[in-house]
Amino acid sequence: MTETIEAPGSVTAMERGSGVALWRQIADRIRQGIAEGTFEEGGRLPPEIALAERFGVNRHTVRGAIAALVQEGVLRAEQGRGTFVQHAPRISYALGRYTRFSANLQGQVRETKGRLLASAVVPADSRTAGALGLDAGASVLRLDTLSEADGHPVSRATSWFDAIRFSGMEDAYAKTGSITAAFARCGIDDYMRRSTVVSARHADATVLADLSLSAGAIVLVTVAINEDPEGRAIQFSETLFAADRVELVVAEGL
Amino acid sequence: MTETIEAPGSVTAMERGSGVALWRQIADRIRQGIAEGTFEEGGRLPPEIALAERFGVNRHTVRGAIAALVQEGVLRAEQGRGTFVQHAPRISYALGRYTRFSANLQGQVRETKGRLLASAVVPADSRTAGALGLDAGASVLRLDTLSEADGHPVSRATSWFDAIRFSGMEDAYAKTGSITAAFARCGIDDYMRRSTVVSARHADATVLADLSLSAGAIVLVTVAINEDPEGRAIQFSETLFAADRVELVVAEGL
DNA sequence: ACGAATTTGTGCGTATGTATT
DNA sequence: CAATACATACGCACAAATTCG
Repeated sequence: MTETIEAPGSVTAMERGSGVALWRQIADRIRQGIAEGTFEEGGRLPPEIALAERFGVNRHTVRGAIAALVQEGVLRAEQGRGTFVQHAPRISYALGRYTRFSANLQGQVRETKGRLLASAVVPADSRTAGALGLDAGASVLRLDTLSEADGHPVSRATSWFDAIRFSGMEDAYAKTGSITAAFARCGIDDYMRRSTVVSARHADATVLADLSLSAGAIVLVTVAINEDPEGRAIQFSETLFAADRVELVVAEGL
Repeated sequence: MTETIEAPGSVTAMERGSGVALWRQIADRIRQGIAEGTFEEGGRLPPEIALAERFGVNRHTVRGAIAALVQEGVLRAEQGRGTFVQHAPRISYALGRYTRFSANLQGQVRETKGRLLASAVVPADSRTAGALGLDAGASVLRLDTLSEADGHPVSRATSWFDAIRFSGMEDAYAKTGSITAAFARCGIDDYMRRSTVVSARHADATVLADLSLSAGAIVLVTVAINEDPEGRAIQFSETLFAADRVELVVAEGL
């Protein structure tokens, strides 16, 4: 039963004809290697020939992967010197009873910004109505928002609110760039997280563009309900985080 | 500022020459459509020609996507009748202070099973040593395990334990298929979750094989520390969940 | 029972993208 | 940069199974 375990830097064959180009698979593995510490943050990547041998592909293919990662800002190539891993640590986003975007990133980034992408009053679908405790088909205000940290997009959220109770939300958010501040203008001075469900999937074309990601990128998805101090649901939201830039920390206490 | 919002079934152009094959992008969107309710669970998918038109591709390309999803068990195609969405709800896995695999899936699946893939005693790397409160290079027992629900693989975990304190763990786990039971045999009757960090990435070739996933599949990753009632770290683990089959629920209470 | 319409399954020729040498 | 091999995507045509009037 006790077998050998693969060495950390082991050679795993790339899959051809899998629908994902080899250069992209290799780009993913290099990105992953940086996240896991196989390739040192801020350090130099092994030379292209060594990487080609390790991944079992041609040097041209490795160059394609590196070019894509340079484009993304993950790597920086210097002629004659080598290819270097850009320093860009993952942001930790805490999930708990008290979850607020700006407060969450305090100390990790210099400044945060929220931007309103779109808003509309629409009839609630069954999922939204159920979450907010409204009748199916009731009018809800939908806000599409983008959150940035130090100028880099971090997450894209779609939130739904009772259109009657929170009629001024879209303007309040557009002015302040903060859900917490917008709630305050609607008379909600405090709120808590009732539930959070986490999943992951590939980003679709719209999200890729909004979050400045390249095709095939992954988003962490949180579906959450916020409630006021009286326990009434006030916000239902689906937030998409760029999985390359964010990790979610489950906060037990609070 | 208040703009129009895309209709739910809107046509978003697929990206050609992005390193990800069109059929795979479309497979992802169909899978996502099922998750979001655009395509009814248990219902019939629109005919291939309609899907081809909606996604702006050839019918062959749609067929490639459908073939991949049939292979995964997401769809079922019948000549002359149509293509149907297989009923396979996502498993909810709760993350909280009291997190145990079998108890977690109670009521959602009929039976759970744990299998030991490999074990080895290795020197601790800095991350593992830090998590377990050991000196760097101390001997740790590493277990690679696979957890199944109703015969389908759900997660693949790598766990590290103090090799001295938990010398019998590998046999205990191999016999019982349960970390909780294996701990009990080592004199640990109770334990709690100290911390959990969630991220997501593409599965590598080894994990694809272990979890019976197809290339390009996503895994939800939890990195966690368990501690005994005295607050000493006893287990450091990295668990990879098949993102298509599992969602993580953040449990506030408990 | 029959044929028309619908839907999935299959074949082939061509153009382009990807990867190696 | 060129030559080569394979994967991907398209367009057209037709076969096979099912449904329905």
